[in-house]
Amino acid sequence: MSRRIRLEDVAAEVGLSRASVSMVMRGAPGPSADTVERVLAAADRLGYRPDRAASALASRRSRMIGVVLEVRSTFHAELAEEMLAAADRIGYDLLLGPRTPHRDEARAVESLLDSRCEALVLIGTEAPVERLVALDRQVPVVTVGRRMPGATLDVVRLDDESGVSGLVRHMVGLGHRRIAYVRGHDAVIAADREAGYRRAMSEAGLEPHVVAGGKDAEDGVASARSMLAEALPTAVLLFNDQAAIGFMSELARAGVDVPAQVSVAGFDDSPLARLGPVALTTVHQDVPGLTRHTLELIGERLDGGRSARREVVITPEVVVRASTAEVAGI
Amino acid sequence: MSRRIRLEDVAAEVGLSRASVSMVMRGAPGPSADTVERVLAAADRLGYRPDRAASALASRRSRMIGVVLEVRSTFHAELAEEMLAAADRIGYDLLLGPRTPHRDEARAVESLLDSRCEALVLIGTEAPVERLVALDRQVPVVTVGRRMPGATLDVVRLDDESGVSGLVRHMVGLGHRRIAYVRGHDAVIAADREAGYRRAMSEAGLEPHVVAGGKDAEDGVASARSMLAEALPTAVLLFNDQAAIGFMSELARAGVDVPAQVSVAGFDDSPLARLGPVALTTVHQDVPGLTRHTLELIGERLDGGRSARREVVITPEVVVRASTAEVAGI
DNA sequence: TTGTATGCGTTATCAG
DNA sequence: CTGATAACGCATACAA
Repeated sequence: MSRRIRLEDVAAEVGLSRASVSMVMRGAPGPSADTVERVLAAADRLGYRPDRAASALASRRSRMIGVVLEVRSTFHAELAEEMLAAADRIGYDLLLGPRTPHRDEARAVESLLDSRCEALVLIGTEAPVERLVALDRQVPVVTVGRRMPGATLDVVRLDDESGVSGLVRHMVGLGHRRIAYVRGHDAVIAADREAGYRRAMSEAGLEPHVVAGGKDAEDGVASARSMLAEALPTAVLLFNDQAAIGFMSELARAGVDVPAQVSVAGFDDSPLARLGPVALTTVHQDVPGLTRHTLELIGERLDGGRSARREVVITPEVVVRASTAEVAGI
Repeated sequence: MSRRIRLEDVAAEVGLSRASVSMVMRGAPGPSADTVERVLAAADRLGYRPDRAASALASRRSRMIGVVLEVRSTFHAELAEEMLAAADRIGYDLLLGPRTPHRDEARAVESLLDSRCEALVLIGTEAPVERLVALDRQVPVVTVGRRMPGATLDVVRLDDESGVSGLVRHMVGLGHRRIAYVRGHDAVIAADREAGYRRAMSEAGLEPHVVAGGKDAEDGVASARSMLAEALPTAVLLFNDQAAIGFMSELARAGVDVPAQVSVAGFDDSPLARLGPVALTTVHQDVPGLTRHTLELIGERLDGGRSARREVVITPEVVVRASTAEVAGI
């Protein structure tokens, strides 16, 4: 384990002071073109890489943005990937703060803060709003994917309500009248999506039928079982794609054909939606759009001097695939 | 944005020196029980959190382990989650270094090193062996999931070859004789799995039939298309679950029944395998086992003074599910 | 058991 | 345009 190359080593190599080399390394104005070239060459030759800890300490800036996510979620992962590139473009680095069943959101946030992140992106946060507002006083916070009722926070999200409404209208357009909704348990998102369902059903003059569910494939399986035990509607909307996939697989096992007998739709347009034997009709999450707006908000707060909070709402699109069809026997 | 609480603030609060507070904070022996209590109370009251950058700089230790992974992969994500907990137990923190199509492995490694990671875990690395050996001279490296032919490196992996052999034997036991293998394009893993296939086929006195494929669902779809255009074997093994899922979904679209007409198997036992309408027979990746061994190796290198390199090979188990059945019409 | 002094690798201010 | 030099927040050997 050889010692790390320091600024001083590079300075010695080119016969300059550490200060000059430092300026060159971070592209500060000052050094002559000739100096820049020599320093860069020497740094490259020696394999010098600036020490982030030292740099952060001295500059009081880490140039890092913390992202709290659920690594398990492919949707979160997609967002993180996209944000990685976007952050790079505005000269920041991303620090991932994974949230798991054994490591709650608060812990992830603490860890990110310990690492001196200058701003925080919370994907699909489940923390109470007051806590987030408090956090936002320490460091700029942007929440992604969830409405923040009555809070002054930066938010980037899909219009969940209109997404599900669109799904209902799609079903109605196919002639369905018995359309059920299997809700998630999340406080806000689930409520919004359910509201979209209820609104669209009422607009179509139909009776809503909401049942409890969840966000995982297993939840979808369970929902299917209980629905099979009772009467099956002609169309079922589920909280998200995961649940919808589980739901469909259980129907398949029971010999119920999708979409011939039952039309099914999810939400998220996760990679899973395209994958199965029956491609899922769903609501598209605009990952590049969410990402772009998120990093714009952060850029404005960090480098643009904005202080007022903003909310960006993206109107989502329904993606029609093979899991929905005209209602049978009408 | 209020100023951060420093060690000094806590020291002032309790009327002690920074040194004493520092000892208390990191649980160093020395301070009296009474002092510890007072300091901890004050730190808590003020909301003090040690600054990692400063701490790393001063102690020349970051207590961080870098993990290079593909965030998109649910298997990698599962490993990362598990490692997070395991690292915590031995007093380390994990730093995730995502590898994406726009951010190659070398870049992820550099970033992790810039953050002073003391050891690196490379999940499913695709880097050339020589590069890894060179890297291992800078910092302890453990590669997960891939054999490192002829290299002195710490490796934790499944016995891919025997995994696929087991799958073949399972198929043979079900009466299959025309068993095809759709390989991946990875240099080492794909070769190992293919070797396992060839060995088991030869042991069963069967003629091997290997076709090109890939690791994504789309690759599986493509494989299915080309196989449907030609003659379909009675059993098909695919490089991994993703490919197998894509393969099965394309078969379903073409009206081919799995497992009645064709038996299909994957590799990885990813969450996907259990999900679809037809649960996939596959080879189980022992995530807790891989994790435990990985962190053991790291602990030994970092705190145990081990210098010789070790390889840990886990014998994987075949998980039989619904996608394989006795060969039809025999 | 507690305090003092020094250093960690950078950045940034201010002379030259 | 370049070079000293003082922070940055904390850890640690050593002294008290």
